[in-house]
Amino acid sequence: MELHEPELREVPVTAVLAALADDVRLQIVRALAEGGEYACGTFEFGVSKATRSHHLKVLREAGLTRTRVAGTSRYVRLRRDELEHLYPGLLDAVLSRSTTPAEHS
Amino acid sequence: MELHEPELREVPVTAVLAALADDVRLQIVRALAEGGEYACGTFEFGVSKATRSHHLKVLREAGLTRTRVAGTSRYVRLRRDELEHLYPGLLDAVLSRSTTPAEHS
DNA sequence: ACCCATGTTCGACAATCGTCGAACAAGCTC
DNA sequence: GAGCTTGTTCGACGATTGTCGAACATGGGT
Repeated sequence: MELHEPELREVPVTAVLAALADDVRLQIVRALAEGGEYACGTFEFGVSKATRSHHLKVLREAGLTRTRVAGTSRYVRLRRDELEHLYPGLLDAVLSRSTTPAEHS
Repeated sequence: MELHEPELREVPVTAVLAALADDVRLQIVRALAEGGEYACGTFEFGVSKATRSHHLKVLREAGLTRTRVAGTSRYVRLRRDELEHLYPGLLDAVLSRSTTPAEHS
């Protein structure tokens, strides 16, 4: 199985931003940001597994996640260091605010 | 003329990111980041004025820009302070890298 | 008043996107 | 091997998006 995982630096800025500009994917990133690896099935955010698979693909191909294959499972983790190196502050800035708006400050 | 300019804090994160996830709009933001006001017509990035108007509307409704009407012209500026306050580091992170990828580091 | 300049709005169009169910692939367990 | 689990891929669909030309609105300038 070919896992397409480009270097983050080779991904256009707009593709990185587009990958983050989706509620489901942001929830995934938010979960991944806790650290560690998660099996794909971990992410139950009210979408079918086809859709989940699609979103994980988008994140992976945007250079945001790394995927390790183990048996029938795949373990996903955030490429935090590279992200922080190329886009310092971006992840924190994005995750600092809740997905739904309208709270104080 | 009603100018719809929401508070940045009331705009969903995904809408802010989506607004930035476009080449033309990123070029506009990049230009605006130099500081000061620019008439809409300033932004000649190979699109028609209808398209330009559309992009400026997206940026404005994402809470990223402020528009001042003066005669037949409109002057646009970046809401840098609010952006920095709510998403510290985001603008710099996004603008630090060129729109097209693939340069060293 | 007429024209010109600056922008917006209105369809229309092709392309992309998010979503799903169904089918498929691959590995584990009994 | 049969069956289950995990996850991907394949159409298909409706919705959204970026783009344009054309029409419109508005405010100068002469």
